[in-house]
Amino acid sequence: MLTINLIREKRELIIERLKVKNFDAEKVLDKILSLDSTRREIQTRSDSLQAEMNRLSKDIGLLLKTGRKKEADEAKEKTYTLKEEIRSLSEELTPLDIELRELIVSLPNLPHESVNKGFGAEDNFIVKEGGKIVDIDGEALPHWELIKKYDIIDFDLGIKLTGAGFPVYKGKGAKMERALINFFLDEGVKAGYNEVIPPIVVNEDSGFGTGQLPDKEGQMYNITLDNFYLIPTAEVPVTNIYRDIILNADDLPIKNIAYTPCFRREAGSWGAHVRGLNRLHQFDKVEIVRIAHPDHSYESLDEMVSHVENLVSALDLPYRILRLCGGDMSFTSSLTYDFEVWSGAQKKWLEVSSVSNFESFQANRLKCRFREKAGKQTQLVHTLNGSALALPRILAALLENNQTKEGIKIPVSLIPYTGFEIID
RNA sequence: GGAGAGAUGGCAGAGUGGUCGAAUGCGGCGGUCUCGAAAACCGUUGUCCGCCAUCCGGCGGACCGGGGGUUCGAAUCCCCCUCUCUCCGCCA
Repeated sequence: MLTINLIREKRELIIERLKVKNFDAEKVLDKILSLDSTRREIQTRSDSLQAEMNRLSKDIGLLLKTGRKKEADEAKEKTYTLKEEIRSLSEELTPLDIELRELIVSLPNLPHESVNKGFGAEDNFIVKEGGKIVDIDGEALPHWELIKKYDIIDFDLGIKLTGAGFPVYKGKGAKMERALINFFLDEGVKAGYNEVIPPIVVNEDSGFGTGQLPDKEGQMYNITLDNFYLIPTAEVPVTNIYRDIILNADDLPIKNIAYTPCFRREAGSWGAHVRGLNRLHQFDKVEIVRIAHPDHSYESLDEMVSHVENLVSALDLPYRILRLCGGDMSFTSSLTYDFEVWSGAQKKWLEVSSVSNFESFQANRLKCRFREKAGKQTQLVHTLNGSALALPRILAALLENNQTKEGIKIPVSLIPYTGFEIID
């Protein structure tokens, strides 16, 4: 959510910036500005009437105390009309506030100045490529064949238990999953992140705080009986830890890491191109979340990107880093880097991480502020997060890239975690 | 799930209709003292919104879990919701 101050002061800049996200903000902004000015006008009137009311009430109290009942009754008469006026002003104000808020909430975050305009994946900028793509011979199997061959992940069993997209990991598959989780967590802790285990079910306020609600309602599983949501990412609970909080400048940056399962309905995005582990309803992910000082949030972002880069390198996966174009970026993000790894048998790039700076967009929804010095004004923090990493596609790439006649070789860095060197 | 008690500022904890945005203690910040620190003492210390001011700031409004109501006036009375605690039940 953009701040009303920014909207008041930087109308032109917002219009310009949102064009990069292919969002035409002009009409909405003008509507907001006009509602805002009526709102303030009404509030000013209402506040001064309320002040008058408070004065009268105080007087009545004093008059009654000193036994001047008649004068008190006269004063009471005056309050009746005042009260009526105040009520009618507040009746004007309420729907206005609601409309204003809805409009402000509908504006996407401003993209960072380094973000280029574009419409989709084809317009993303390749920042860097790393690792070596090794050509596997013609008999290379895609991971959905490999998992059957070695009996490590069972989709049919998941269908029986729940439905499509809820796989069952078995034997070395399960061990591999757990190894990756532990590896990612340990690397994060080594890099100074504080490990947390949050709830994987959240309330509506949390969903709103990080921007999943109201616009992505249909993407989350909703527990209607209690009005809870299954988290689509640990970003939601871990960032919401800081909802309604005022931090001190020296608390920053806050660096948290969490492993959670993630749940996504993925409504309307099912099909042949998302076979196997490429897209699931439930998957495991280790997420890094940062709360940063506005002056240093881009340094934080860079650190997060290199942390993720170290992870994919350590797994010997060929990767590339993309800076997303305006059209491919999320509603809430200012700048996003995506990590993709090469999947040797499918012969395509798979997205395994998305690292973003949301600047103050989430912080404004969360009401997460900090104070530079005691007594000084509060200001909004910057929030950031990134996958470090999402597991299924990493697993898919590892299985495909490392397949040999003897079996699937485990990357060296992971062997201490798996306890075996090969899946056969 | 049943019965009862409760929710007040960073924390603890008073306050049951009228100068209460809220006593007091702790904590935090500033100062005095000190070579420095501790102790002691003095002062200060919430958030949001609006109006005015170039800055320091000034004035007004709202906020005592959330929402509604009664009243000239609500932290205080009434209703609904949420949460916490105690006991019972159930249970990893």
